[in-house]
Amino acid sequence: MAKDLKKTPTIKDVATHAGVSIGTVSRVLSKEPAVKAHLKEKVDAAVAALGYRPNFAARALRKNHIDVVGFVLPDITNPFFSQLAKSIESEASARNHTVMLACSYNDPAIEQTHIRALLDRSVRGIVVIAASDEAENSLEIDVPVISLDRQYAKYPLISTNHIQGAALVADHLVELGHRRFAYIAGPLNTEVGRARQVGFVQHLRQLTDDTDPADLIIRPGQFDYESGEKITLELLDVPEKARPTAIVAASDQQAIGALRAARDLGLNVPNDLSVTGFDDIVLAELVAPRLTTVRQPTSELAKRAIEAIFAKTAPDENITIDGKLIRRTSTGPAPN
Amino acid sequence: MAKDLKKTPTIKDVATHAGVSIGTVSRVLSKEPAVKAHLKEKVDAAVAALGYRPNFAARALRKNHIDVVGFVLPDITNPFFSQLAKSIESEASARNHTVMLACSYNDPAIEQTHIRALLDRSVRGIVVIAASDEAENSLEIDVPVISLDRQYAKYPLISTNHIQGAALVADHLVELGHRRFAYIAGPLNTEVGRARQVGFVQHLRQLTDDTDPADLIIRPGQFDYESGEKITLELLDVPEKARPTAIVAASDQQAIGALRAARDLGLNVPNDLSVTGFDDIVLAELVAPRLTTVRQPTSELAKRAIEAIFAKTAPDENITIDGKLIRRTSTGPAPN
DNA sequence: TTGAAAGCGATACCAG
DNA sequence: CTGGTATCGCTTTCAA
Repeated sequence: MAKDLKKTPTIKDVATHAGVSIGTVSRVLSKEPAVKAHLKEKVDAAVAALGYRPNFAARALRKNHIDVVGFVLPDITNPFFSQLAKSIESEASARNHTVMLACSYNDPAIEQTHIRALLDRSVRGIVVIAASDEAENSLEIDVPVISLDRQYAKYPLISTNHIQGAALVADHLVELGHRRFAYIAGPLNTEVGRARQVGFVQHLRQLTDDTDPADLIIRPGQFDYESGEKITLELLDVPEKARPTAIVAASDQQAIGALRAARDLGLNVPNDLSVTGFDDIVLAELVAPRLTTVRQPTSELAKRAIEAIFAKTAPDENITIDGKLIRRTSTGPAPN
Repeated sequence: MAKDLKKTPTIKDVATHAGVSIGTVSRVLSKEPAVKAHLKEKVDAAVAALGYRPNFAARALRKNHIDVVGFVLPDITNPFFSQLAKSIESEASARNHTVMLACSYNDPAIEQTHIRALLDRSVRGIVVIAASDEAENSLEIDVPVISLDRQYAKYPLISTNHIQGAALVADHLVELGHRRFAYIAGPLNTEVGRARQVGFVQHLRQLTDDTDPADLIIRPGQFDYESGEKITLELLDVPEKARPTAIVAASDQQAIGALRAARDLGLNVPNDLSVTGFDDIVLAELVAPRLTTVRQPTSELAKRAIEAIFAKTAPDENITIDGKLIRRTSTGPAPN
């Protein structure tokens, strides 16, 4: 019987309080210009007085989408991905959207489940860092989907220009006089892994002709720390004359592993050996020596991804953004 | 006019297809046992045939909540927090919930905005790592809110037992024969900073009595890497006789900074100096020497948080989980 | 420009 | 145990 049950106020309460119809309230809430100023004021006052907050579920039911963007990624603890997540969250927030996070753990089945779940929740769009490069059948849906960093199905990809970025490393090292290189690759069943390798190797070949040839050993690996450490240990287990003077890793994590291995072997970086990474994760600045690497433009990447979600039409082709060489102290002139 | 506009099927379509009422469909969907088997079968068949997927917005409108848990944290790129996020996501996923992520960047105003936004979206519950320890007025709501790691307003806190964890470090170091210590504290306006300091200092006092006294210098700092490096440089800038033989840092990041500083001064860790951290972030295992530290039980912490969200009643008191000493190579016997 | 009213798709109560 | 139906809170025609 008491009327002050403290129920959260609805649009109807606001209308009553303001003495207008709920249609009018809805209009001022959605900022339609065609509302007389004096009515708008009354509504605004009522909203403030009642502490009204719109019910998103009801709105979603009518409009068929909520102000949420889904973000599916392999692993949030990967420092590069978490940086991307941070930027995605910022961009979405700036547009008054929240982000729903889902981790696929690199399992396409889990990834699929999450995407379905997101779709069921009528998200505004989904950005996904694919679990694998394997082609998958696209969903037949009208919700925008954007691939970030790693391509998902046939959806447009936004990524760093790995080829160009890797070439920067070759420039830098050749300039420092290095001629004996080892390249620790990423997994070659990923486009990222392939592109970085190709970018480095091709450009190195261009820079060093027959009169000034370069030695190059290539070792396939994973993107993680262990891989970098293990491969480096093998690489350096040869007579000094045959040892590479520069180790180029396909990821910062590998490079950091390489740094460890070098230290364990008593080698001084950068005097005896130069090491480079790729990504510019936060740790790159914290290890000793600080890691020379290629910075991925994470915030730009995220920005483009969110823009694509909100654009009326999907980008008609993949978007690629240049990386930037960050010179730190893990690289120096070649020994001798 | 065409009837096959491929509209997504609704519960009504399923009912028609199965020749039952929508009430019945709703019942089998929500797994109510009181449905005759043959009807259930028909419904299941219809669901499969039409590829029906329930509309979450409509459900949310009726039930007043969606299967989402909100997670508000200062910064997803902090390695400890991202670890927590991963576990939170797993636990939520296991309960068929998605997580909405929001970063506060340590700004209470932004934090407040995000929490409001989450509430507006009728989430099932919210777990928050508070932006600051300052007391805030609780929201008057019936959605469960749980504090994780750092207390938010008056909501029950789930955290590591910092006192116990810090005491472990004292045990370890005293056992190794150290008697001259320096403690690099975290910010003392945070409970975490205070608890770790108290835990270490008190236990150290207990272990070392007047017949075998311990020297202890305490320096307040931030939890970050720079702080650790800077303070260590000052700490070690004294005659060798007066130098501490062990530096105990309130966080791994500080400890890693300390490691850098020690190396820059030409000191060998652990021969000349032992260093310890707290958290056990991934990097702790990667630096040289590997860092002895206290591991926070992240997955257990996350598990308890999600359990608390789903529990009928909020925990009546804070939950505290013990940390674990991880012995690595940054600590060794005291010199001499 | 504004008000009235028709749903959006599900849940849950009430009869039968 | 099942079917009908009111209802959740909002957006969006349709008239006035």
